[in-house]
Amino acid sequence: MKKGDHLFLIDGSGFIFRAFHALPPLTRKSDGLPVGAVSGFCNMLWKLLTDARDTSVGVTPTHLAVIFDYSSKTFRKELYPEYKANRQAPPEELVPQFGLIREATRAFNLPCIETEGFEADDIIATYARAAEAIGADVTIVSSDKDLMQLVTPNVHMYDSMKDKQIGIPDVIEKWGVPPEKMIDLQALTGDSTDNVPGIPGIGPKTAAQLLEEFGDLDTLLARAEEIKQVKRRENIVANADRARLSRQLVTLKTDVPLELPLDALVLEKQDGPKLIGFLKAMEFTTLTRRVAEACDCDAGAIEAAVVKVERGETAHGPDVDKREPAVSGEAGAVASSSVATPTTVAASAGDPTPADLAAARAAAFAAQKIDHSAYETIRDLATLERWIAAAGETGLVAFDTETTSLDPMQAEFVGFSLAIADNTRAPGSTDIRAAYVPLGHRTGGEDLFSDGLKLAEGQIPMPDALAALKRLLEDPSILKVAQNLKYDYLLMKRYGIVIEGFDDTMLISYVLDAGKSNHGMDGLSERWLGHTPIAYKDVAGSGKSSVTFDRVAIDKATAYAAEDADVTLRLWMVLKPRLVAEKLTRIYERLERPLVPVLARMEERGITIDRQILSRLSGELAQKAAAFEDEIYELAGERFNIGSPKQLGDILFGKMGLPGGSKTKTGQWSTSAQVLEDLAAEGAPLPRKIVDWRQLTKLKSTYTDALPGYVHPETKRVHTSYSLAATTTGRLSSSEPNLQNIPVRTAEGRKIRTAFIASQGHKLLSADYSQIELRVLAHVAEIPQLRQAFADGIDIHAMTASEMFGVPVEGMPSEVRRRAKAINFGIIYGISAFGLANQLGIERSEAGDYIKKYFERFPGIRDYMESTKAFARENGYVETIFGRRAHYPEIKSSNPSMRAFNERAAINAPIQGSAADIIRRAMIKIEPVLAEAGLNEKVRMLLQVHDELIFEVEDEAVESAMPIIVQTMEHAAMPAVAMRVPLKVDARAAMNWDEAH
DNA sequence: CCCCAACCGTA
DNA sequence: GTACGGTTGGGGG
Repeated sequence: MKKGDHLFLIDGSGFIFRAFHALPPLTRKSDGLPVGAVSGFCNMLWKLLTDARDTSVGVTPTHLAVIFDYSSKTFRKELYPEYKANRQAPPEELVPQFGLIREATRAFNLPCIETEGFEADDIIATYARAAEAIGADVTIVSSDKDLMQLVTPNVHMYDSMKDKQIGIPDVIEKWGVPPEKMIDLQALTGDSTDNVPGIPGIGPKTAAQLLEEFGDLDTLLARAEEIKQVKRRENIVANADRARLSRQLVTLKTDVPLELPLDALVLEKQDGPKLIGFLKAMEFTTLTRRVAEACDCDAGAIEAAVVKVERGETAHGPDVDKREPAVSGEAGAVASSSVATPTTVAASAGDPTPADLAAARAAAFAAQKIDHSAYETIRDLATLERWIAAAGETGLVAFDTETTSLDPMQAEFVGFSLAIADNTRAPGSTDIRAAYVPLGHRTGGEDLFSDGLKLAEGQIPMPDALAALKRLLEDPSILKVAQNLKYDYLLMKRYGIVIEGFDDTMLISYVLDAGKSNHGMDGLSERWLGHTPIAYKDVAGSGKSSVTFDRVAIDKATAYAAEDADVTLRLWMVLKPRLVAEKLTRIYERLERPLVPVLARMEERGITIDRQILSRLSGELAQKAAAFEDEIYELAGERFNIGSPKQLGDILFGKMGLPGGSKTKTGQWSTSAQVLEDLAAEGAPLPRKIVDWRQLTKLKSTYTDALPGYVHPETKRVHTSYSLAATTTGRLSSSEPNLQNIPVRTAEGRKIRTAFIASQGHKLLSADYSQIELRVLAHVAEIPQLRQAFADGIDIHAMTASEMFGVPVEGMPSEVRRRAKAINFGIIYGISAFGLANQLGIERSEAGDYIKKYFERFPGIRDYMESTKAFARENGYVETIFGRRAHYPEIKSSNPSMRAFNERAAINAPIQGSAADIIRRAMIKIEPVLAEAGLNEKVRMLLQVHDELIFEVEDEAVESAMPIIVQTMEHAAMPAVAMRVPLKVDARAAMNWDEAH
């Protein structure tokens, strides 16, 4: 084990206890053996492992052990014979399961540790401290308060049932004292379940208060006479020895002789067949199926293992070897080999690797021509039913909708296309059939005197088609493949259909190739199929002469629409196997695909804006801008278009002869805010007014005037559109309108936020991550000072300034802190002396000195930057802490500035991208969590702004929802990644976005 | 009508 | 110094 490794220590006894009580008590195998706790234990372990494994960065466990109590005869019993004396014997049906659970642990290929004379907690403590001493991080999987004394910046706990991480702040929040004082607190309060005596009449609240006042137990006992409350004082004085004894009992030993050294705990690959053998013997069919799917094993071909039970009994599998049911869901016949998760089981020599299969698939489709002539038009229900039945047989269908608008909130459904892989041919066949189903095409109306448009002949009635489609789209066992499925999802939702069981070729491409290209269908088709699809404008026209799709002739529509489904299916065939080959299935399935319905719902909900407020603001802005215009013309001596940088440049630097600063790349004088600010500082009156005028007109045109135009005619709300696949780093983007750049920095701009309001009886609740990117940096670069500062909740910029300039945090001049803050941001952006100098308005040499100083104080940051660049050069991409990739194909460019740019972007991407992944996880988790709390009707997530989520919450639910949202966001990285730094979320609720933020 | 450059709003 | 999207002006077709 080495620095940076991550050890997971699972409190096996705690797991058993929780598994046993969480499940119906009398789960028995067919031969009567009780296995409920074994089942619960296996499920919990599997969940933890599949959630935590397989990201390629070293932040998930590198080492793992499951630790059990050996017996109750421990040193504590000798110290205090009454210890755990009131413990009841374990329930009868649990007894035979202890041994099975140890067997289960071995079947999972995990070390199973117990030591005579010591409790599991002592072993955990010993391992935790030993690992910490090496510089590794530790996550203790347990929620037992007895273990909380072990929490440090490097040691966390994780409650896998509640999916909650426990760090220093959580301990303080729960018990009122930091982890290192937990021992004293427990010594005072005692513990009834373990029969630790403590001091009578003192509970956690009083204990925390006393420790706060006196510092620690010894001081408290020494100065007990000072306590004012008579009864309390007497109790403490009389029971001082009991407290001291209790302290001995609750103090975990950190020097237990270790059977296995830390290095022996290294996390091994799963042995699929071995685990399945055990699970079959236990008759856990669901888990057997899951494991078989994950490791791509044929469970039917694996014999149930013979498992020895304590007391000489033998348990074995059922006599009849029932074959596992065929795997349903996305494992369509066409590609059953391509959809398994990439866990485990190495291919034997000679077998094609997943990469070979993916390459072969790509080659097969690139070589095949697309034939339009075979596309069908489906005009009757019986034919449509036959196609749907065929889709049911193959379990796979590509699907595309045609509508009257690019906006899924406004679009009317006009028709849909399907493509099916013909699996009656040999496996690996590239034969595809595709068809278009016109539903809402209209004709007529060219004649001015006719009475408008009529539905074209030969179309299935919309209600019949929707009913048939609903059966197809809502059946999770038939995998629907679409390009940009969020569009179709939202459209279909508006027609009462909730798509379940889907893949999105755009998102698959994004996960595979972010940064390499964009992920539109036409581009993907060119790249992977060597085929140029029919252009939309060739079907519907463009510009003034364009028509909506319902006016397109059905035969033309068939060629276009059926081709889209055809191409989509082919792209899926090519791209999906690459996910397995490149070990990105997990990213796709956990971070990408589940977000589609979440975002669709957010877009569908929209947010209310108060048009009156905007209109009033617009008037004010117009007036103020007009006043500026008069003054500007006066100063310039003529009227001109202030909004034209070209004309403005001529006035300022030509006519008025001000000293021109920089030029833009087209040779024009730059009139950027920076240049104008500099001129203003020199004393020229005009530039300042231009800056102010620009601010006002920007606010007016981009926000107060534009936003009302986005209010939906029916919902009366504004529905933005999120793109999942627009950025290289994993961030979302928002457009039409962009609600991720609503002003906040200036007082004038913030007024716009007051127009974003909650509906009647609701509040807007804004929850935002505090300093998430710096926290991610502290995590990935493992910077001790940063980690400590975040663990202690210290002002991070002040800490940086203090480290760099030797100025104490107390009474620090704001300018010093401001510089440190700029440096911190610079680091995240892949710092350059040029950029930092620009930002701070200082000489480049001075900025260079700052950077040098910074790297001296935080050498880990330089190491991180260098190793990230090296990784990017080596691989052409970088990764977030969850394993999402961002590609930088130009990183080796011979152009130095291009290369430097790519290096900075590559340094930034893991930080920005990891933060983006964390909030994605929070968004995916939040709805189920709220539903569990019974709040899903009362709390609606509306917006995401990179590190902020905005909800609309019923008034009476605000109080209960807020902590749930905060918790979920703060622990969103878990269990995939155990952050070495706590995440902090601030939340506020108010009538409008300005006050809530 | 389309595209690009400049500018500026956000994290 | 990172990542975006929208508006305007202005040039070209």
